[in-house]
Amino acid sequence: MERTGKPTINDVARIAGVSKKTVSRVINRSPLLNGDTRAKVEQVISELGYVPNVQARALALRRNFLIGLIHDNPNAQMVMNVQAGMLEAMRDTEFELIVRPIDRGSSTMLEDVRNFLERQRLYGVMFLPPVSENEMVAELCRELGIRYVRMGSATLDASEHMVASNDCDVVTEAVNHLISLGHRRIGLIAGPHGFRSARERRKGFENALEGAGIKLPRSLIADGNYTFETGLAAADRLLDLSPRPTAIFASNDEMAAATLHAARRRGMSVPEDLSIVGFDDTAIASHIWPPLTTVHWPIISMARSAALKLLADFFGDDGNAVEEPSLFPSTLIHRASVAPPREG
Amino acid sequence: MERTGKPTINDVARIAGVSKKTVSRVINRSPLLNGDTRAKVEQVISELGYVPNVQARALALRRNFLIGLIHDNPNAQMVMNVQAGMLEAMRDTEFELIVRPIDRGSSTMLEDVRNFLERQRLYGVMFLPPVSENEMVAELCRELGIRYVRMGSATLDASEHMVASNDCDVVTEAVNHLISLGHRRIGLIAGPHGFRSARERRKGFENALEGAGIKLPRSLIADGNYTFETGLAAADRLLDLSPRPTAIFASNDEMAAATLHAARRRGMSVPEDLSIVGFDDTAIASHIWPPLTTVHWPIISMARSAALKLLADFFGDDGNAVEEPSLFPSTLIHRASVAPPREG
DNA sequence: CACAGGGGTGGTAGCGCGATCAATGGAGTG
DNA sequence: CACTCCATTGATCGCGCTACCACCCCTGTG
Repeated sequence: MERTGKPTINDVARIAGVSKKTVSRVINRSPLLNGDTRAKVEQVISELGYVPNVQARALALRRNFLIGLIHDNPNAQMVMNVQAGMLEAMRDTEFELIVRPIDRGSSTMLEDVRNFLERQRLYGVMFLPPVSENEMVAELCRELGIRYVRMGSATLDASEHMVASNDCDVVTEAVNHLISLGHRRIGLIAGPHGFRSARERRKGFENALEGAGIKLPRSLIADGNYTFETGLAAADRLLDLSPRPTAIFASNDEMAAATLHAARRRGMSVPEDLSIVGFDDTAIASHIWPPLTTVHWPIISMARSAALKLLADFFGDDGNAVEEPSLFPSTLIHRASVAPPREG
Repeated sequence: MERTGKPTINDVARIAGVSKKTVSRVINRSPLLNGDTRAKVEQVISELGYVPNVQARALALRRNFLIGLIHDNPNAQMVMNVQAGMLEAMRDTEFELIVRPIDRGSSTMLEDVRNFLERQRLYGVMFLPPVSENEMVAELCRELGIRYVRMGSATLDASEHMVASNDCDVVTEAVNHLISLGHRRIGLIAGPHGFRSARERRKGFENALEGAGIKLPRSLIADGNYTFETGLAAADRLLDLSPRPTAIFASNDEMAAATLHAARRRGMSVPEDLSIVGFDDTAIASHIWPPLTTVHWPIISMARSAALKLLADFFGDDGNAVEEPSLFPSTLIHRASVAPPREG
């Protein structure tokens, strides 16, 4: 009897004249099943418009089909790219994505993550930087016995739990490019303290200057928070310097865009008066004028790969257990925001 | 006995020496419960670290705590803003957000949505434009008996299912502003056919010109797809015209940013050689230089309100059954991309 | 012809929780 | 002091599905 709503497996079994276990076998594509029986059950299923109840299934299987994304990243484009990459990997599977932003800096952050993970009993979770760099969350996942993958700018965990890029080296390459053009006074807009990516990018910057024998005054390093607003303040501080830097490396595109904004607001030309290099290669880098020379961070591929790692032991049986890569090289993209300094 | 993992309600009941129904009462804050019993059970719960199983709960309640977001919007910033607004409304509730992008234009789009809704049995779904403008999806939700709210640029449904803005009028206001500054050759970069928002914005544009007695040559209308790339192509087409338009209204900020990009690429100054007006007031509008005069579309408020509508009959008991507004006025934001035309 | 073997199927017991309804015990009343 | 009443509590069933194990029947073999 159809009580309130959807037909259940019992309805299908009764109408098809088989046991519900047989229906279950049809749903789960059990190999040992008579073809006729299968056809008959499938017939009834489609007539009734029967759809299995995912909650009941999850309860019985003691496992659900939800992948979580935990992030506290201020960059919208970045988060969307990650979602896009993950969803690409999850396409045509029965997995769904559940998104959970958390409040960085909140004292209850770790508690919040714990509550979320304990309540939802997800199949797996993925962590975006910067929260992914927090060793506590990895610890938490291990304690709770939940699959996880972290994204980051340096390897922090075993390869099956980590998808990383090599920010340090590629920043060195970018800054070397500036140096080779003749720049000597190069400013840095650093990312927030405590972010691994910020430290890596800063280290890459310092390595380049050191390699060229350039002594870096502290004043040429300004702190930002990976947001446009903090980037603007940092850029203004650097551009107030006298003499001014002839080039600025911003630790992400948001802050690079802010640097461009600050420069143009005070009537400077880019790249004639100031060369700018960003990091991430998000949409804004190519949308603004002049388009930014920046480091392409393969975030979508990384996210796709991370999601596939999460799903690996689910689809492992199918034989497509290809080892997903863990290290994704970033590459320098030359666009129009860099030129030799005016007085070289 | 703790078999594989988490303690269950039975463990709590056994250890606390009460029935599991009593534990259930504690969890669900039933009022008729002896204080001592409650304290004892809560004690055991915290000692065991017991967390109720959401799947089992969902099965027994025949209802879960998941809100879906279905979208096919190409603008990342927009989608993130919507997620932010929804999550704000869902903060400190037990509801979680599950995100489902769909492939616009795919022939199986409606089937995909149906499968998703039937399988997940969500508490409610929210639709973003443009898919929200598709009457079929609303029909589908009604057929499946699932709560839904649509976001859009014009009222298309009963107010409890709709959160809308008034794009038409505010665009008229924006274009009137251009006209009052002396602009006569004003170009339009329209949104894609079939998008309600695109039609509304275009109508607002045409109303303003008509009101001023300006005859609009077809050539001054270029088609875009709400993406940067199509905006760039459209802007190039308009700027190739002779005589050129002195101002361009782009139907969203992405395309407005592309217009600025196109203008600057050919050495034009903005706003001296070309005034630009956008729509949405997403981050890029204030990040580029010059910052865009644009229409602020209160997307975050709309999304928050939409989510609250979805949750209304869940929290309705608490007395805070405030009627959520359905219409959100957009407002014109004056920034630096608009000036009088050169030869006035 | 009796029996072993195996593909195909059903019965039934959970998974963890909520809900109905009856039962219990103590306080209040005549 | 017996009885009623109300505040608490528990036994049991059901939510929809999967899993373990037993069972059936048909074929093949000694």
